[in-house]
Amino acid sequence: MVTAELHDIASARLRTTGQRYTTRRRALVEVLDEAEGPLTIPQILELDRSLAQSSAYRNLAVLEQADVVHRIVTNDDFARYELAEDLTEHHHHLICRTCGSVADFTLDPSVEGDLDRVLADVADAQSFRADHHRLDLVGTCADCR
Amino acid sequence: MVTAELHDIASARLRTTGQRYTTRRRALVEVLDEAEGPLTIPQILELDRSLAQSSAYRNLAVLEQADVVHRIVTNDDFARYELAEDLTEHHHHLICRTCGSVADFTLDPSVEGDLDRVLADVADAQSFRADHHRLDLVGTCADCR
DNA sequence: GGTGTCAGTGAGAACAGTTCTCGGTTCGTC
DNA sequence: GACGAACCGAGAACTGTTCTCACTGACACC
Repeated sequence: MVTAELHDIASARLRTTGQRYTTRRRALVEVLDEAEGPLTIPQILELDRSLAQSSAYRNLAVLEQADVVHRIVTNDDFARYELAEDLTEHHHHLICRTCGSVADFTLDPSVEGDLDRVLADVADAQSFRADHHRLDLVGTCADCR
Repeated sequence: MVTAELHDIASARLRTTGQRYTTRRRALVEVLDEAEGPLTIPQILELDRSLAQSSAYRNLAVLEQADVVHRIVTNDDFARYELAEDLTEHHHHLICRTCGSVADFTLDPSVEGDLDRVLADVADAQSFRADHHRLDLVGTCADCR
């Protein structure tokens, strides 16, 4: 997705919840768009020194509510943020138990399709309304081995 | 698994890390064994009124280090604890975005096998040493629909 | 059975990531 | 330009979790 289109979509989603797409919010979306994987608040503040911590938290919460960004919690101390899946592509995470880093990976569409079908059955059986699935691989990253 | 065997294994694992299987720790394992799914600290304290909060946190950390219990973090405020997978059976979670509850479900072994193979390939390709996978279904539980 | 040792315990203090508050600023509209 | 609403940054407040510390209890040795 080109960046301009990304901003258009973000702007539109915020407007539907009665909020503006301000400079700060745009900056957050850009930082997340350029990142390799989900970022922690300290990482985000590092990448955009002009951003106040409280604003980062507040605006990420607003962006999450508008389904522009997605929040991930791991066993690490910090929560991590990434762009919503429909703004990037469906992907999963390699989570390092040693350093807490999170990297993205994707699966073959046919595997994803099979998985979706199986999970839909499970949800039906339990009267659970499934929104999305989440598949993580937990272990040790190349840097920590 | 019968409860006696469970306690034997828990006891053995703690001993290998130089720690005892005390009354408190035994009580925690029993509470988790009897639960339907992962429990939060408040839920655990509710189920065992004689347990101090600090002891619950400390002992769950000890039990986690000995691979007897497993800690799960969701977007909910509280962390959740469950018995280690090899003491129960490999399973996944239905996570409710509304109330934060977590329920268990299992997949057909053949599906699990396929998934494991695909994930092993992914890990290899990224020089990631995979420990285990985690598959959650996020949505709305029957109670919250 | 006494005793020393040391892991375990509970109450509460401390910590830290996150959220809230508040006075000031910016933006869109008239 | 005037107004109101949304937004902003700095710092206080909140809250789940971890740490501290004085005390207890279980085991080993005599």
